[in-house]
Amino acid sequence: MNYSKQRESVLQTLRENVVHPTAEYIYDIMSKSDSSVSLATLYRNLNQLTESGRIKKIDGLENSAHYDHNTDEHYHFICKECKKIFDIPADVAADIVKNTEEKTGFVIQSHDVIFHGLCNDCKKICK
Amino acid sequence: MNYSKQRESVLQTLRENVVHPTAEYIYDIMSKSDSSVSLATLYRNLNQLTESGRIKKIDGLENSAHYDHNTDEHYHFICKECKKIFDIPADVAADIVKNTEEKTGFVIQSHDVIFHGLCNDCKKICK
DNA sequence: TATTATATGAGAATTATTGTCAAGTTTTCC
DNA sequence: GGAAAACTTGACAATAATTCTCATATAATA
Repeated sequence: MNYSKQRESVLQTLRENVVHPTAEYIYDIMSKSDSSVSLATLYRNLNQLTESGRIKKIDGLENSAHYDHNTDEHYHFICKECKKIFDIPADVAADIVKNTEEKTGFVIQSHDVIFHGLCNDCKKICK
Repeated sequence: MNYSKQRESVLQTLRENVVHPTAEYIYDIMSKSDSSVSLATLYRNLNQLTESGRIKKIDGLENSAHYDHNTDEHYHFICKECKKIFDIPADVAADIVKNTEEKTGFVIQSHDVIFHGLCNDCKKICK
């Protein structure tokens, strides 16, 4: 993987945005500083960065994928009401990998956990 | 929700196929007995059955959604090699909901866990 | 610097899924 | 049992997210 201005810009945009943005969102931000960036390039870079482990892709939310610059093991919570995505520390399921490997014999390379529900702000409003 | 022949047929196809099929797969099966079923009808029924809780939609795998007639709480493992999807009992992460609710204060309505790795057959071959 | 490998922009192409609408089924209830 | 209301269907157009293509540009290598 060679150096590229666009790829650095993708990484920087991800780091600067605490939210877990979609490709579309990153594209909008990047377009402001360089109006000629191509959506294809953005997707290419997101895929390369994901494959090389420098960022994480979050699937299973709505239609489009979200991306996360935090590559430490952690999970995600999406609020049904405000649609915000929150990080959840991995220790809520301490032995999940060990237990599953013991029970099944499978080799686990990665796992993702996604919670759906109401965040603290929305649970007050939505009872 | 009224009775409908097609919807029953979707449910039956899901029950008879131990795998966790995609809409496309279900469509192929259904087309064999009734060549006039419409893909739109199939998607409509899959959505209604999912919303009413009679089946489960599995997101976060490849491009397309998979569907599961097993609505008991359980997780999924997808083998990177053979792409088969296996059920994982929910007790591998016994207190995950309680722990997460306590730690965050959020209200958790549902959660999904997806493991990626190698199943027993493939781990021998792929070392 | 010349050569090779990699990255880019533009836009077409693909894939999964949803929307539209007129016609067909089910349910309701008199 | 039959008319009216509510729901479902098939056909196919439309959409949305993502990937592909390809000629050009940029970076790494020697």
